[in-house]
Amino acid sequence: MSLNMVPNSYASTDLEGAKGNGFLGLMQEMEAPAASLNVDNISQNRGFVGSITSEGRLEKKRGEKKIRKPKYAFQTRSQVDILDDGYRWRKYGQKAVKNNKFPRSYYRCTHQGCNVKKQVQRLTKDEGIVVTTYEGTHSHQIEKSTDNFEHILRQMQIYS
DNA sequence: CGGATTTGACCCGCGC
DNA sequence: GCGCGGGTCAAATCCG
Repeated sequence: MSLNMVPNSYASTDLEGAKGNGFLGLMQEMEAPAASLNVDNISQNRGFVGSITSEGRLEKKRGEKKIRKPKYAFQTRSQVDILDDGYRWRKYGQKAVKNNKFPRSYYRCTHQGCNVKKQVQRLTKDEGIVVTTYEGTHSHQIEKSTDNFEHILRQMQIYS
């Protein structure tokens, strides 16, 4: 915790006073608890309604790798939650927070091996403020429109 | 048709 | 011990 100018709690309504900076970026180093959530591998356990499939039970990945999981919180002034940073995100959930009137959106980077999570939350007081929290680090290049050519080609083939 | 998105259900950790 | 909150995944649906 070297620079901690802003607490992880954005409860401070003063954060809106970005002094006209347009967007405020604060880096926060947060190492995940050793005995808490682990995002190293997708070993999330899932519950079954009744039928139990012959699947390996949940196995909490633990003690395998103590790599710290960097968490970066970015505050951006936007009207839409769809902040495209150049990566492909797949929405995987939406939950409402108590302190916030608006639901929080959970996104995940679509990539094999790249487990980067991103969550977007809007402030009830200021809908113009969007808090984007990034979790993890990308290990691949940004695939923007130019890279989609391959994708387009593939679709074209199908039409053929 | 494929991919992405939506909603509901489920699970885990912690608090009381 | 039970309840609540938060977080995630799965299946179904919609869009291109």
